Amino acid sequence: MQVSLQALKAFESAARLGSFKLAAEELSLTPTAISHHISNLEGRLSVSLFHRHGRRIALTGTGARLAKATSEGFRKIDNALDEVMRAGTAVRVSTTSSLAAMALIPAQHEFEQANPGISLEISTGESVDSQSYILPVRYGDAARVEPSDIIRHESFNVFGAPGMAAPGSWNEGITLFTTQWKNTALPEPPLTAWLEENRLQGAKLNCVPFDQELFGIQQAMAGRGLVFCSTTLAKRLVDAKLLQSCDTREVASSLCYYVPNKNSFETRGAVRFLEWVDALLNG
Amino acid sequence: MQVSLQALKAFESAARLGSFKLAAEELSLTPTAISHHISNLEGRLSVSLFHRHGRRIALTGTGARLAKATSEGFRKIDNALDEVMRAGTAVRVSTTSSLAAMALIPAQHEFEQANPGISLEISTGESVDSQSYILPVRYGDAARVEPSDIIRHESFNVFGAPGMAAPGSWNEGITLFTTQWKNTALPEPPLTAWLEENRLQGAKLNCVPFDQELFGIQQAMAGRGLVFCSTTLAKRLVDAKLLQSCDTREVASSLCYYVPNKNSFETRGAVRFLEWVDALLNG
DNA sequence: ACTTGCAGATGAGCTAAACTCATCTAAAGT
DNA sequence: ACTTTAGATGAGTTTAGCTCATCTGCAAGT
Repeated sequence: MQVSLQALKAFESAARLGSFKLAAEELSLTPTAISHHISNLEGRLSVSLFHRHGRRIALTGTGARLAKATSEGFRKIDNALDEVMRAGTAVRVSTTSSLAAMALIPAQHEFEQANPGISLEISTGESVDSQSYILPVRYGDAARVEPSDIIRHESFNVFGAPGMAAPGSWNEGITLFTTQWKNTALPEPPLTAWLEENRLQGAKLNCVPFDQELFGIQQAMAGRGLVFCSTTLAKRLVDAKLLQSCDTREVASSLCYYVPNKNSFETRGAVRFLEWVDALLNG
Repeated sequence: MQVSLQALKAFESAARLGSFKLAAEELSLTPTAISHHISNLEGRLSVSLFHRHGRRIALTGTGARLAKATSEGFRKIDNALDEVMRAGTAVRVSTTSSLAAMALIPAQHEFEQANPGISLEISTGESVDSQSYILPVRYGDAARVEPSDIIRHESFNVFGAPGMAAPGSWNEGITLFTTQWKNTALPEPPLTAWLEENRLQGAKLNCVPFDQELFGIQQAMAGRGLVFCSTTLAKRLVDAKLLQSCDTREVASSLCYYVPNKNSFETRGAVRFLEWVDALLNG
C-alpha cells in the first residue's frame, strides 16, 4: 500500500485542529507519533503539507486540498460506522402507543436482562417510524400483510378490574369501553362477533369509544367499566391480577401485529428481539 | 482507536469485489489477511457483514450499507491522494501554442534532466487551462497583470532565415510575417514602434498576418520572408542558427508572459519549474 | 461415490509498522 | 535572559497485521 491510512488519519486530525498536539490528544497518541506520520506522508507524496514557522504550523495549498478530501471521506466512514455500531449493540423499535405502553415497555427490562450487551430502545410516533435501522412493529389487517411478516394474530375479549369483572347480568347497563381507530383503513374490533359468540346480542351496553385501546384499558383498570380490547394488551395486566376476563370467550380478529420485511432484519439485536417478542406475545 | 482502518479497507475491497481472494489480490495481501480483518471488524462491531454459504459470500443488509459509505469515503480520499501525488512528482503546465512549441517543449528534456523525479507535462488549449493543479503560463497586457506574476516582459524584433536575414535594402518589397491576435483584448505587436526605432517607416513591406506568432516564424524559417515576432520565441532558433536577427534593434512591448497567482504555487515541482522558466526566458 | 480443486476459517508465530521515550531546536511569553 | 511550549529527530520497544500451515465445506469432474 502506497500511503498509510493511519498517517492520513493523523494528517486529517492535525489539519482540522491546526495542531499536532491536539491531534495527538484526539487520537490518543503522542505528538511525536503525529509528527512522524506527517513527515512520512510528506515524504511519500513528495509534497509539503504544512508550512512550519518555528512552532507554528499552517496548511499549504496542497495540504488544504488534501485535508478537505480526507475530512469528508473519513467523516462519511465514521458516520456509517457509528450507525452500524449502534445497530450491533442496540435494537431500535417503533410501535403503537398501546403495544409500547402495555406490553413492550413493561417487559423491556426482561429483554435487557436476557440479552446483556443489547440495549432496547422503544419509541412511538409517526416521525420515528420509517427511518433506517429502525424496526417497526405495526398493527394492521392480516389480509393485507405478507404472512411471514406477522408476529401475532390478534384476539379480542372483554376485561374488567377484579371487582367489576363478573357482572351479575349483562342487562344492568354496563359501561363498555371500545376502540374506534382514527385510521379508517384498519379493520374494526370484532365487537358484534364477540357478542354473538357469547350470546349477548341483546345486552344493554353503554359503549364508550376511544381512539386507542390503551385509554379504555386504563378506564377499566380504574373500575369505571369493562373494556373490549385485544388479549395481547390485556395479558400482562391479567397476569398481574390488575384485570381479569369475564368468563367470556375471546374472538379472533383480522387484526395483527407485524414487522414489514421481517426477514430482512438480520442484526443480532433485531433477531433476538424478534424471537423475544414472539415469545412475549404468543408464548 | 475503535476499528482499524486497514480492516475497513479490506472490507471495502471484499464487498466491492464480492470475494476475499480478489480483495487480497487488489491489496497485495493473502486471503487469510482479509478473512482476519473482516472477522475482526465483525467482532468489534458485533454485526455480521457477510453471509457465508460454504465457500460463497454475500453482503448482509448492514454490510451493504457500510460498504456503500466506506467505498464512497475511500474513493474520495484516494482521488485526492492521486492528485496530490501527481502534484508532487509532476508539474502540469498549460500555455499558448507558440510558447509551448518554440520554447517550452524544445527545452522540456533539459528540465527533466536537471530535475530528476519531476516530470513536466506541457499542454495547450482552452479546456486544460483552468483546472486545478495546473500551472497556466498566459500571454497578456503587462498593465493589466499583477507585477509579481510576470515572468517575462516581451520585446519584438525582425528575424529571418540565415540566407534571408540581411536584405540589401528594405525597399525590395520584402514579405514580413506579422501577428494579428484573434483576441482583441491583447495589445498589438509594436510594429510601428519598431519601424520608427529602426528608421524604416518608409520601407516597402508586404505584411502577411497570422493569428499566432508560431506560423510566421515557421514561414520565416522556411525562407519565405522575414518575421516580426517576440524575441523570446525566436531566441532558441537564433541560438541554433536557424534564424537570425537583421541587425535591427528590438523594441519593448506591453505584452508579457505571466502566471496568475504565481506565488500560490508552492509544490516542489511548480517552484522548480518557475525558477527554470525564468532562467529559460530571461537568462 | 470418490477425487480434486477452490474459497474461506482458524491458530500460531514472525515481522515491520507504528508508537513512545529521550533529547534537541526555535519561537513566544515572562 | 529565562522559561515554556510545539514540534523535529533518532533509537528503542511494542503490537497490529501479515503469512504459513492446517482444516472445513462446497462444487465440479471422472
